[in-house]
Amino acid sequence: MKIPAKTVFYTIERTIKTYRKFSKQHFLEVVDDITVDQKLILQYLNDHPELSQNEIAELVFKDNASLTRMIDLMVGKGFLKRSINPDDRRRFKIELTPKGKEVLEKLAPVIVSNRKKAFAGISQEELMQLDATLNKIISNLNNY
Amino acid sequence: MKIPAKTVFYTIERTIKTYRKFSKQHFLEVVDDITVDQKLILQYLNDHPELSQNEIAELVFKDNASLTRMIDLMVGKGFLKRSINPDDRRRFKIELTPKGKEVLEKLAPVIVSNRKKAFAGISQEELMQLDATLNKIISNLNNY
DNA sequence: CAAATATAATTGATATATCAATTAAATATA
DNA sequence: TATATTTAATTGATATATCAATTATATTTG
Repeated sequence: MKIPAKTVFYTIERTIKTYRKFSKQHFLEVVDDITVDQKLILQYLNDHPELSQNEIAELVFKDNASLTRMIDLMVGKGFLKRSINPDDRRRFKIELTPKGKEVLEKLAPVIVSNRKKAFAGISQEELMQLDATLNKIISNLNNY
Repeated sequence: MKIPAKTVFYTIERTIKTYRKFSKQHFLEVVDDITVDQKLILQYLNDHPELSQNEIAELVFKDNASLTRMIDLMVGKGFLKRSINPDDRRRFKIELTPKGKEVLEKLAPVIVSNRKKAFAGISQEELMQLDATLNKIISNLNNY
């Protein structure tokens, strides 16, 4: 069964799926029970502790409802701690637990290695060109 | 909240999400109750009626289990007809209903228009370069 | 041919995606 | 200040994602 792809969107989709699968496999070699998106959420919260759930949702391209449930799970797994923010009682203060920080530490070298492998033999210029073309597409779509 | 993206994978993900959202909106202007993936499945089955569910799953980057359920739904909505294949009773024969074909006909011009808008101002060479770079990444990841 | 193996699809369990409706708190406005 | 509006998060319903186990049929092998 060989059916040619008709559009570059097929390739884009395939790239993301392949990278996610690849990442997940290598994540699981060093940490149990983590997903690519959970790692992303941990990273954002670690770097920017003031982020609200809605803001994180936007950063990881998900719905607020999904974020609520994912963070519930991550609290349940002991990666995060959710507490009331006295400055604005609508939004929570979400912090990494020591276990959450440990996960990030264990994954850090894996991330570096994953990217290195993904971009092997591709020059910085080529990557910038890739990024530029994709941003043109995004911009085109947002202007309608 | 402005947080710089750290990797091109963020941009790739954003491109796909943006295009899917864009497509969905325009699909719904001409057909009720259709998703981007359902459209893809209809198209593949229309062009290659001999495809098995597993083969379609691979083409649309989904799990066999998901395909089973999606096709159930699409049969329920009257887009597809599933019948036993006497040549191999394990796999089904899946055909588009007249309603399914009508959906594709209504969507055809929308697809063309969507792609045209997405790629506005981007040369054929640039798109080929995009495709080539992405394929390098895929190939890198598959060689580990 | 009979038994073992492989293949296609389904099912169950749990997580995530999506949309609409709801709740609670904060902010704006009459 | 009281009311209206906005914002952040949750919940419910349904669809999809993922993995493991299962079922039915085909194919291979002894």
